[in-house]
Amino acid sequence: MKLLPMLDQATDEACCTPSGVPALGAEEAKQKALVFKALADPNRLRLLSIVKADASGESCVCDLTEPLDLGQPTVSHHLKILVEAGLLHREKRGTWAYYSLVPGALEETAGLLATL
Amino acid sequence: MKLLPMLDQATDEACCTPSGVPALGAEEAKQKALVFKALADPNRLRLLSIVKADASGESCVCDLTEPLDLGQPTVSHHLKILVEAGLLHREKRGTWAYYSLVPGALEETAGLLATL
DNA sequence: CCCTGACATTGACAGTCATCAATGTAATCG
DNA sequence: CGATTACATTGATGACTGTCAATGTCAGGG
Repeated sequence: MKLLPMLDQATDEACCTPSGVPALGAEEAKQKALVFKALADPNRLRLLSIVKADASGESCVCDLTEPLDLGQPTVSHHLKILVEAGLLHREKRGTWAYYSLVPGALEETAGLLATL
Repeated sequence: MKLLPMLDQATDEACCTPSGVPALGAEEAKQKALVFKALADPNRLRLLSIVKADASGESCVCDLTEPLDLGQPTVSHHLKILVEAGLLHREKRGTWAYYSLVPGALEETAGLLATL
């Protein structure tokens, strides 16, 4: 459902920025808010941090459940949100699911703040 | 209630990063999440955008109510959240309240993503 | 001194969210 | 094939959030 790439089109109601409103359009704001909403939870921030800090660059769910002190379904839920926000990538190998940072996603998100 | 400056202390339960967990601590994550939570709403993003885009660098509530198509109490509520997150600055002159971007706050927030 | 205008606060309500227990699915092993 | 292991999904529940109507506050004008 790649959200971050979706931000390129900047869908606005009018063709150009409506004269009086040079600022963020409603639709564009909603898309950007989805990304920040994914970051607006302490446990999801910690998930990103753990995945990023891992030497191999990827982590399976079992590695993530314990340090957060959360149930496995809850962790799976948070990971799904991060994937749908375009921040994490999921790869299933055998019985395990490996999560890794989408390259450049954090930088691109940081860039959203500059182009407000 | 300056939140962004509060991030400097990085309050963690142990004195140093606990051996097995080089990642984000629980308390630190909660503080950072507060800032992103303030950004996790489309209308708040638009408020920031409008304030930033204004030539004078500041806007009063009456200028912000109309373009968002929201009631005045709702706009006041959103502005309060942005102020408490350390992103906006409020200055009351006479009957009007002027809101302006806290200098460097957006850049500092972008930096939070890099130091995950 | 009352009245108006600008903004904040309160209370209420509907919608969303984080969490968990229970269950489902799918791959591996014996 | 049956059992186990790793993960996802569903359903339920308590907590939080965005919004508005009503009210409060406070400065300025007549």
